Amino acid sequence: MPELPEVETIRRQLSAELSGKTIKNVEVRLAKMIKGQVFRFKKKITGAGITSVSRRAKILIFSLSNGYAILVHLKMTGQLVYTKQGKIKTGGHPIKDGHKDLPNKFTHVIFKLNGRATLFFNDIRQFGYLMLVKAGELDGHFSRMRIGPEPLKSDFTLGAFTKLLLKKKKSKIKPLLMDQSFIAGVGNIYATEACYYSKIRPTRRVGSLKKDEISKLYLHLIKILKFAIKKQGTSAKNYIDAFGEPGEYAPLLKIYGRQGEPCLHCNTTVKSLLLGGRGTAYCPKCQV
DNA sequence: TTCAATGTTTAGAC
DNA sequence: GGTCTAAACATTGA
Repeated sequence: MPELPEVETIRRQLSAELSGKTIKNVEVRLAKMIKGQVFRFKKKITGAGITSVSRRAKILIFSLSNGYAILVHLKMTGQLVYTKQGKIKTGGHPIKDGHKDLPNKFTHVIFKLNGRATLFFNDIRQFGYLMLVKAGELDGHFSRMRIGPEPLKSDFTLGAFTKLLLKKKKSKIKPLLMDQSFIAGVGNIYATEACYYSKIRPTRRVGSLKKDEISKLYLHLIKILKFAIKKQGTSAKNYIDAFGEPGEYAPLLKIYGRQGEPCLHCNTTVKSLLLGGRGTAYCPKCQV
């Protein structure tokens, strides 16, 4: 479900709660959600402390005190729910009433932590996974996965972006933005939005992009990602005990999911097409 | 009933 | 090797 801004939002919220906690017990209710052997997964993390929560692309990394790390990928419909004596924090796919009566039928893994805290890993479509990796092997793991650069790191400059694009001249720009080996963390929502802001037709070949179009794309992509994090993502935020609010970026989407509605800039009816199997909304007049 | 859904991987075609 | 498409994973909700 979540893209970079949503995963980053979850990371920030969970980091404050999980850092310093000890994993007392792990219950795996659906073995296929664990990549690798379940007994090893349970054995290695039971009793370990969580030292920090970080992120690479759309993957969360729980670093443990014993030299291991747990990778968490929520894919389309994964959800993490943290509870501690009535206090609830959820992050991930919004599931109707999914936070009530936990564990529920979508709860696949349960971490019991000290201080009467619990972390639930829920996933409707069961696409997500948890995986145990040695801390020292994280870099190797990510490079084997061929994950591209982090768009919000300072070394991801316009020059670096341009250089990467030059290697992919024949690709269509929007599917390329979503290609995790090209840039890490950008999914369908923000790739669609970035093309709209940059006035670029999602089907454009990279080789046809002019210099100023590339810099527009670069600037808008980064701006959108940062702003979405500030707004706690499109759906990640969910303090259901307090307010029950969704992510605050959802109402700010300019083009994603608006097919059939008027373009906010020129009133032309927003169209959509299928690119790489994903629905892609665009304005036929604004996006050339 | 049919379709699409915030993700990724794989197989096959050109 | 590059690039594209469809299909697969499983479930919900419009």
